[in-house]
Amino acid sequence: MAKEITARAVNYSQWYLDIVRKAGLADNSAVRGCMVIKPAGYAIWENMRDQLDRMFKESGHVNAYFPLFIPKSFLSKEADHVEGFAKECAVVTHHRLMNNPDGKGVVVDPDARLEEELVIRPTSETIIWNTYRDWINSYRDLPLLINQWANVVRWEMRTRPFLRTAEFLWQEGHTAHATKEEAISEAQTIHEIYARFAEDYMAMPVIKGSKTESERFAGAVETYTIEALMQDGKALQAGTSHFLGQNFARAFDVKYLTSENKEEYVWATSWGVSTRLVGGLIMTHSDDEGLVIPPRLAPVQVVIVPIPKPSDEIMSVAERIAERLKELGIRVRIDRDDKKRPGFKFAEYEMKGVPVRLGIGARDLKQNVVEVARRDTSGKESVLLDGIEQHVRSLLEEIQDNLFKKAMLFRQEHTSWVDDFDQFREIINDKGGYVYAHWDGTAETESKIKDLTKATIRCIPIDQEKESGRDMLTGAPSSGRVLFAKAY
RNA sequence: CGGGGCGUAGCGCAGUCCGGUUAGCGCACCUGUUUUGGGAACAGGGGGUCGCAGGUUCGAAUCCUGCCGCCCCGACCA
Repeated sequence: MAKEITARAVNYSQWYLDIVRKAGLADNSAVRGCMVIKPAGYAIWENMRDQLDRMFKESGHVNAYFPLFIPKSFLSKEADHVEGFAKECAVVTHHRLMNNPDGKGVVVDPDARLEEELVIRPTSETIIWNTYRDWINSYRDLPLLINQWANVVRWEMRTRPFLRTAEFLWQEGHTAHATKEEAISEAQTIHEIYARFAEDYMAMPVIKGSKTESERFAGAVETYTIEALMQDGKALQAGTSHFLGQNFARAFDVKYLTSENKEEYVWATSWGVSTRLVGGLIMTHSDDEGLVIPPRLAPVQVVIVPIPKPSDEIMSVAERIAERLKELGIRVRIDRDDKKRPGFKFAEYEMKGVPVRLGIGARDLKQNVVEVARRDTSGKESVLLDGIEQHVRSLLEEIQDNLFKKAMLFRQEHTSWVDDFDQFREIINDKGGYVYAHWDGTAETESKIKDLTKATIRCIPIDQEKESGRDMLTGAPSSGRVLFAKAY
């Protein structure tokens, strides 16, 4: 196991790209930096989306949809916000093409220049807050708890499937509140939902915390984050929830009347997770055989492979099992392809990450058993046909649980507590992983450490223990440890 | 935008240095037969403007010039 991961770390990037390709999750597209999400990849995202959507709705949120285009002037109304996104905006300048006067192809019609350029949303705060101004008049209109499922575009210099693409799918929640306390509590509620989703569904342990000022969302007063640790020892920011204070309300003049008939600016939050989570899922669980998908998110949880050539008897047993598994709410597929050999199929389903595989052949039927193979441990066993459905159900739960424990163990083994800067640098470079260390709280020191080691402060942990110490670089006093790591 | 590398069949590559039959190999694909419990074997078959444009030459995937595209490493970032 350790050896495999070491080997993997040598060219982690290639390993990751291989899995994306071989498991059929995504392809490069004709447009640089954008990907085509294939059915197998999209199905994972859909499952994530369904669960998150349910969790948002259970906590009182509703869905809506706002335009893809943002007038350029909107973006610049909040100073920090525009500064944060200006460098990665795609801009629409014209609305018409015309035949090339030279006769070859089409060109942009110079007469069709837009009076005001439109930015393709890198995030929707501005256009949404411009709308909220019209929607909010009274404290009775609050809170406004809206989420949208959408695509956004950020013109990144370097991209990687799922982890960073020029266009990506996400959800973005944008809420408005009467009081500061209520807005902060909303941001924390979502932070909690993200953490629960990551751990309970993705089986991906996360550290909850808040960002330092320099890592905060552009325009936020406070950014809450969940940070996951990948198998190459780098951290992945998996979801953020922002308390925006009154910054956007002031920028877009969104006020409400209190019950005392006083005019006040509203308080805001925004929060989002994206298709990056699919990348996180891949990098958390997969091994050298390919993708490993936690059962709760697996599009196909159980695949039944008839062996070697499906006789009527084998097929009817397979169908009976499939039927009963479906009744238990399990997503099951029977492989009816009689052209490929079993060995080929086994390898292929492993590559695609299907959690449980049932093999049924004449040999098994004679003994009234089926072969049950689990993806997480590569274990195989013969299980009595009678009661197989319950066995599979509890096995799926066990796999979900085991994947989380495995990831948690990895994280524990790759977490260090360090007080000395030389040791810090050594651990960040050689071993990787999380390092808890004291920090003097200044942006200068944070930036110096980044320059010297490429490690950044991933977060100030929410459950940070009070512990007086000294900054490992400057020696200035600190009251608790923060979480450092190299990050994606 | 800096530093490396690469463009030859759907995918992965050899051939390029040192120009010379009809451009080759593996996987995938199609047909047939035998197979089928961990990536089947054999036989036959289809598929190529060798990234693009010029040039040198009797002759260019190969040499020269220009251009385009992609990948990796950094800076930027969810």
